[in-house]
Amino acid sequence: MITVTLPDGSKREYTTGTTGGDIAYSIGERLGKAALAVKVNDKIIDLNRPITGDADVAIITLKSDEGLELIRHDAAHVMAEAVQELFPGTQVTIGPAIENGFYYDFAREQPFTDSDFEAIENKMREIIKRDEPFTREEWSREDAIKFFKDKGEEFKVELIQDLPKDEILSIYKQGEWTDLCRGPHLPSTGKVGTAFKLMKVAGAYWRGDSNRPMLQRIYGTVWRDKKELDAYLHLLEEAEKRDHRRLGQELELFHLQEEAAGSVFWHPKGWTLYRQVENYVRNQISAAGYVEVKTPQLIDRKLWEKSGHWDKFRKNMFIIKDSDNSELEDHESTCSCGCHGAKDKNEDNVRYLAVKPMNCPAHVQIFKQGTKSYRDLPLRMAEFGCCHRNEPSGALHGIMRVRQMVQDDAHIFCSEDQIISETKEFCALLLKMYKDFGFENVGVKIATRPELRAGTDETWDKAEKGLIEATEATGLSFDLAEGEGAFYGPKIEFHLTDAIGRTWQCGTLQLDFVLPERLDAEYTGEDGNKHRPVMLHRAILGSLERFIGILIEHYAGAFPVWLAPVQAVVATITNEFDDYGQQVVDTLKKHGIRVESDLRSEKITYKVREHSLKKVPYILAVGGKEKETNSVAVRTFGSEGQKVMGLDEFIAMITDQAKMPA
RNA sequence: GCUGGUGUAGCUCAGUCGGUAGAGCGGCGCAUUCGUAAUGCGUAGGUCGUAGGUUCAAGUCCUAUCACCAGCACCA
Repeated sequence: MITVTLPDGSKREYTTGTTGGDIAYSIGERLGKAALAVKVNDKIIDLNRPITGDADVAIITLKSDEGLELIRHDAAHVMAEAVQELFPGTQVTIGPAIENGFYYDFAREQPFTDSDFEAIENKMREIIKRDEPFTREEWSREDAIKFFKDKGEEFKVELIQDLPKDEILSIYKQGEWTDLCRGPHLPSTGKVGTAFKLMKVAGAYWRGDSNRPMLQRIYGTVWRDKKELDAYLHLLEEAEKRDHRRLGQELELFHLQEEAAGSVFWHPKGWTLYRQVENYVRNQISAAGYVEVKTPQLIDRKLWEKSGHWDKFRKNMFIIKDSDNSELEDHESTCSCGCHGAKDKNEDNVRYLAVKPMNCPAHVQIFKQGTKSYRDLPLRMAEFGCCHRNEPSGALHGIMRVRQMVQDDAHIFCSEDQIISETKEFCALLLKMYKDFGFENVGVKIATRPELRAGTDETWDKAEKGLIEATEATGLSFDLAEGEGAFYGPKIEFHLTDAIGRTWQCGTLQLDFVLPERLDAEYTGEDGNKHRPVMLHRAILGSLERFIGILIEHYAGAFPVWLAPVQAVVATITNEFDDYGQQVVDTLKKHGIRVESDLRSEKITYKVREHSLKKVPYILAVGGKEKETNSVAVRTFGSEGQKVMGLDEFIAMITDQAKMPA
């Protein structure tokens, strides 16, 4: 006999080898039917596997997230079977459950297109209707390799070969269809249900490695029932309306165009927003003891070689050959060879300049001017640094991933024993500022040493340890991102989420023992000896472009008054009151309010609709009544109706709301 | 960079079998002067991303290229 402890703490006795399914039915008929799998001592296993000892047992049903994840995983298997039935010769690889659904990666010569989705979905429904039981078998390595080799499943063979020697190979069958899988699985395909939809097909590298073959990944979404599925699809539609690229155009914030791919054309309204954000940051960091600098765009190759960028980052840098243009013109005007190329008289003397991709080496140059003492530390040097990086074409994305960006960058030069206090202060400042922008949920990761890196392992040991300790000291919880650090040091990453749930790294703090060494920065310590400062590279917003992109999606374009490019529009009821309307506009302008007038001979309903669509915080309608009493009829964005208030009263209210957070 | 898709008026999009390029919104003009999410009428906008090719004829078919979209890889 074994003793089973249920989640409510009650204990029951069963014969040894009883299954999760048996337990579910022994508790109740309905639970038995609803059971999908069973959690035994925190490990989820199939319902029909025997339980051989005393254990904590929980029956997994669709009510739990774990149950939902199970049907998503099984939907992937069902899709794989469907695809192989419909498209013989397609090889299967891996297919996990993910947030909102699943994907499965296939190898097939011909591409899948969305027009294949209907057929695949229908076949999936057929398989689900067949309600094939999932059965688990344990095979020997040799048998498994032979089986998949015979089937021509090279990718599966590779997976098996790479599994640890002592790992038990579990094979799952759903009807006739066989797959290598760790499990667990549902009792049968019928449990997957019908609330699923194939979403998109895209390429994905085998094992995430760009040197290996590209597979075809089909994504699907799966929910408990049709209602949940519809709700999710509706959510996606709504999210589309928040897309910063769409709002950027609708609200006349910025545009992008082919001739400057990856660089933003900021329009007056967008630039107003940008400047608000920039000035806010400037105020905040100034209060936090930073000094602001500005450094060159073009810097000689020599400095980048010293810093290590030339070695480790060159593929992302825009590099310019510094030739004498007058010579070039002379050559072009006199020569008939048509070469029109820069022919340098002496190739040995050619200089190369790089447009800066980062500000750090330049900041070290400022640090190195004159001598520094321990009394100067920590020296917090900030710059709204305009950086260019030649990002791969496929990486560009609206204003979130661009080739020209402005970082709210700073480098804190400090001593080793200041790392923890500086990190703590930085994290506090970052969280405060994010909160002012309305972000409460921030994902935190610590990224450790990458393969391509500068500095010794000892240095990295020290840096990683220091950063983790400092972050722990701030009380933030974080995930580790192994191998994702910068080439000069490990980093803390702060991630924000866009409208459709993609996360973007914004803030960062990177601990660097390498650059001060390479660029020979030093200060005189209390002991009178020379010491290396530590550099903390840090950004709060990350890049203004990306952050503003996120900000647009976060507020769906309806900015709080302090950020709104246009804070109020004065709209006259009829042209008879244009004089008064203009007077109101002038008064508001005098009070520093960003206000526009709408004196067109349109109906007030038309004007209200238009400015509402532009998400202007306040629409002030003025007509006869308002003129008589020196008031305005205020319509607040997001609410119906209006409130008549004295102009002074309105000014007091909006001025208060327009204040930048302190 | 890779895989797939898309590119037609300022915007959103239609354009069948290859046969003289269309709608709605917006713009402009005129009328209207109106009290909280679209007033009416009229009118002007296009080298169909770019470059080649096939064809009597190309928005439509083919090739190349650029940009964008989704995902992957890379990254703030």
